[in-house]
Amino acid sequence: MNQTIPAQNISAHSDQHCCNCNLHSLCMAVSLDMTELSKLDDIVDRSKPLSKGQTLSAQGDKFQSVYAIKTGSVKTYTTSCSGEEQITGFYFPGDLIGLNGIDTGICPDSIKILETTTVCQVQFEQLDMLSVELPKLRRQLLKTMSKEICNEQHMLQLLAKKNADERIATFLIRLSNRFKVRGFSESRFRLSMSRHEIGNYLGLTVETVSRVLTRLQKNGLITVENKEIEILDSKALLKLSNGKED
Amino acid sequence: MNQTIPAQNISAHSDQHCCNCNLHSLCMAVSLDMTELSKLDDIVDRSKPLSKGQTLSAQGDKFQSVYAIKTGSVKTYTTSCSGEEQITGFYFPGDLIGLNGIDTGICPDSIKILETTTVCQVQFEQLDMLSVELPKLRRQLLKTMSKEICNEQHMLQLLAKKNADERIATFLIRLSNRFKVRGFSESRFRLSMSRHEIGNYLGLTVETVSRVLTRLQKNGLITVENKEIEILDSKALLKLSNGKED
DNA sequence: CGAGTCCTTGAAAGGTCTCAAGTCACGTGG
DNA sequence: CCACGTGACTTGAGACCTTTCAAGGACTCG
Repeated sequence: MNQTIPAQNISAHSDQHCCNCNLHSLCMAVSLDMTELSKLDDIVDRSKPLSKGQTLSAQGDKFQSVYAIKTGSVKTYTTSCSGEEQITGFYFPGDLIGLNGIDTGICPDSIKILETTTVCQVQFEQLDMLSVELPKLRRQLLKTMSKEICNEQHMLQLLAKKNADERIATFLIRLSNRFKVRGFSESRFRLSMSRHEIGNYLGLTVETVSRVLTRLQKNGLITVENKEIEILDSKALLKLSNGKED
Repeated sequence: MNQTIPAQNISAHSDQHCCNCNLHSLCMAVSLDMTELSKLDDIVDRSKPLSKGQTLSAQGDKFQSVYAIKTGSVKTYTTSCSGEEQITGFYFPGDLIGLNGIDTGICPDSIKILETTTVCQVQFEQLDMLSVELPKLRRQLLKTMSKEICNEQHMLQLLAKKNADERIATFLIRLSNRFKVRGFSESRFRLSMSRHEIGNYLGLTVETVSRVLTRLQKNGLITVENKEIEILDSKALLKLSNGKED
């Protein structure tokens, strides 16, 4: 179950296409016209539903494909030589992941399914070739990587400067924004990751995550009911996420 | 002095070219042949020496160029809305920086000169166009960004999991490796950044940085003499950098 | 040579972790 | 369908590491 999924086992027979995918405004297909979309469509391999705990690709694997999340959510994480796991990101529908394997040709991190998830798989070599033909696609690839770098720089700031309350507040706000863009509720959502995973991602222990969530609830900023989060006072949460007063 | 340098003030008249630059095995020119090198050379603008404290480009500027460090060193940093500075990286000869502005078209961070430095400036649009023609250049751009993502993921792990001693040890090891690749001494080098900047980058206070360096010296792992560092026991330092025993 | 910044060192404070225990939710099997 | 077991989550108390505050010393640059 923790084995990487063989590529040939991933694909599902389906009549889904990029042109009728409601995510094309989020994923790499942004702003492509019908002709272009169909060329992209030709190299996309859509997965059957993958279930929680499955590993989409593992650290150390040969880099071959990138993945666009279609439904569900995944986490990426690196395992250090001492065996410690570090979650490097959570990804949702429309997100494109796996591009960080380009440099070495080896996947630098593992991708694990957090809940029932479907993905679109694209062989990187094919994508690269197509990008020569489609400037908008080429630009979109660069943009995706550029955005990933910026996201990680925000995380550096979070980890280097923020205390536990600010980290959790930032985490919730960012999730809220990402759900909003995807057309989900920005004020009420379900956490597909565990408290342990949140803590790992934010450089905190499970206990601290739990305490902070309880505290934020007591202060009336949010409601927590197991994995369901409701944001009651997004202004206060945002203010908290930005750190100490100035 | 803290003003961004106007583009027209950066260039120097020189007979330097990519083809006779001793960094071509490190920078974006990797593995280009003479014809290709000359095409790249046509769009490169070489700077006169820039001095410590100058800002090469500032957060919020329109994104137009990327820079390859030729000599010297720089830091990149973001300033949060509360005015706090977070250093996101230190860069040395052969490093290519600025690609993270692609996503939004706005520079997400500032670049500041740490010591007398010369850079090669390239308009991104020109680079992008040339990359269509030169697959190796296109691949190199993607590799550079991919590597940047991986580097930042290592930093996430450092900030989320490591204690002060491990952070400093990791920092010194990484510097050592980077200097080695560049043909400088891996065991003896000068820190072009201040203790304050090291601390900012590593999520520590100046005092802690100072204390750890003193401690590492007492334990015989390194010698510290102001900004000069000598690594005496790289094995022990590496072991320390990898964290708790397993 | 002097002013200012950078660096070092010490002592106390504070925040998060660790350890421990108990509660709760969920999936499995009877 | 319910009982049970396991893992996830919560809560508390003490320990530890880093920060904060403070002050002295060293280096650098005009």
